Amino acid sequence: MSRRSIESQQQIIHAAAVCFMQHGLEKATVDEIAHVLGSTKGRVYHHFASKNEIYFAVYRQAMEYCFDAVLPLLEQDIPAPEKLTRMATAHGHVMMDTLPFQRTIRLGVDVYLRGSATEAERKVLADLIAMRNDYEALYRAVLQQGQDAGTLSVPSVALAGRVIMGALNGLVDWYRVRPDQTRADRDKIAVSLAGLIVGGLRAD
Amino acid sequence: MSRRSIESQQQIIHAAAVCFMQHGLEKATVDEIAHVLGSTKGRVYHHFASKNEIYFAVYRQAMEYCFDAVLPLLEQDIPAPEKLTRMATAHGHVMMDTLPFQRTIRLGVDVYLRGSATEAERKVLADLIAMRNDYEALYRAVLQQGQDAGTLSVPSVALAGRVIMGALNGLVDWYRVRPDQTRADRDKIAVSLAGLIVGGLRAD
DNA sequence: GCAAAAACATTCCCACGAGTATGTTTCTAC
DNA sequence: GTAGAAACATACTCGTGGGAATGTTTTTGC
Repeated sequence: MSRRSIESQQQIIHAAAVCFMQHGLEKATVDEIAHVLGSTKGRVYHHFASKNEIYFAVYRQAMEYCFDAVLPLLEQDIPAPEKLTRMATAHGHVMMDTLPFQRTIRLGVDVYLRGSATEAERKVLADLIAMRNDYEALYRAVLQQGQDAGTLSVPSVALAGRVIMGALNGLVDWYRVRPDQTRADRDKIAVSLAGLIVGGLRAD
Repeated sequence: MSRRSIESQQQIIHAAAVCFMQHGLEKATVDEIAHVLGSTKGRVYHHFASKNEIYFAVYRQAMEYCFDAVLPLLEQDIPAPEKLTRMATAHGHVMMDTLPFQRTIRLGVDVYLRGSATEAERKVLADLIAMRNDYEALYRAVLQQGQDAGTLSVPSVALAGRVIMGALNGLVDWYRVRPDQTRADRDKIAVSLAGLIVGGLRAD
């Protein structure tokens, strides 16, 4: 695999993420993805066997963004609430920074490919969903630690994990990129969001 | 508008919601929606001008379910945290009880119809989005009341509202209907969920 | 009970987009 | 520099599904 080939693939994946975000998985056409790059279908189908494969690549990329941001934080030896807050903050940043990718994976996760796919495709999709589950398990692990240490109090680790992911991933539904927005602005959003999730809404 | 006509429409809307949930907005075909009802396309296109109109009807129905469940609670004269918890619990119930509808409106809200729609359709969609905003405003109003009364403490009412809706609506992503599940089981989920959102994860 | 209108079923059209086949250019290895 | 392969562009096929046109049955108003 040459270097130029990899770079071309990355460009296609990125363009696809933007198209998927704007029009959805179905309405986004392969022709348009190519058009964004100033190319034609020939280029896309030279690197990917099908439109589904492109979606899979976007999905994988989105998950890797998440892992890369959160995994380093797990090594820190700090109380669970604080660690969870940092993880949530980091996740929030990833949501905003890689918006097209994160929006894409919400557009069809399990809805997409419901039986109309080949066995090979279903296997790849299963791997990706497993990857997503592994990621969410990182949060559940910290939740369990906090529960054991008495620093967290949740009725169910599984449910608490759902709340965290739901509130964080909901970001892609309402967050809009503003040209005049600085990193500090986004950090404020991420920190506030994480604080609300972990700390709740009640006044102390 | 005869009574039979309305009933037929309702059946179509309900069947469409199920199909949309299972296959997504695009992959769900009008033929299949009709087939679920043991009919053909003729019936569907007799009541609806286009596939988009069906989607709009499902959307509106979903929002009405939400309003019907939450509006009565607003009249209660109780502290904001308690009121918010009850609203969240009620919303959680609606999510589970009308799952196909709620899943559908998450599948394409703003993504759907991005420019490929007629002006009339865009207007209807704008109304529906406004309806959704009105609903979320109910929560923001209570948040503001709590903030003013000092019973709630949030960095931003808008952001807190996003957290609530995100965590609650996330329900449709992971909740699965189990045949052996009772109303008590669902109530436990709704109550726990609301408690986590309002109260946070920290141990007191 | 009888027009006429509503409530469907049947049949057809056609635009659109995924995927293919093939041609053309650019790069790379030797 | 020259095969040969990689990286595209161009042109085409073809299944699919939305929607229209038309036919048929059932209901309703009088």
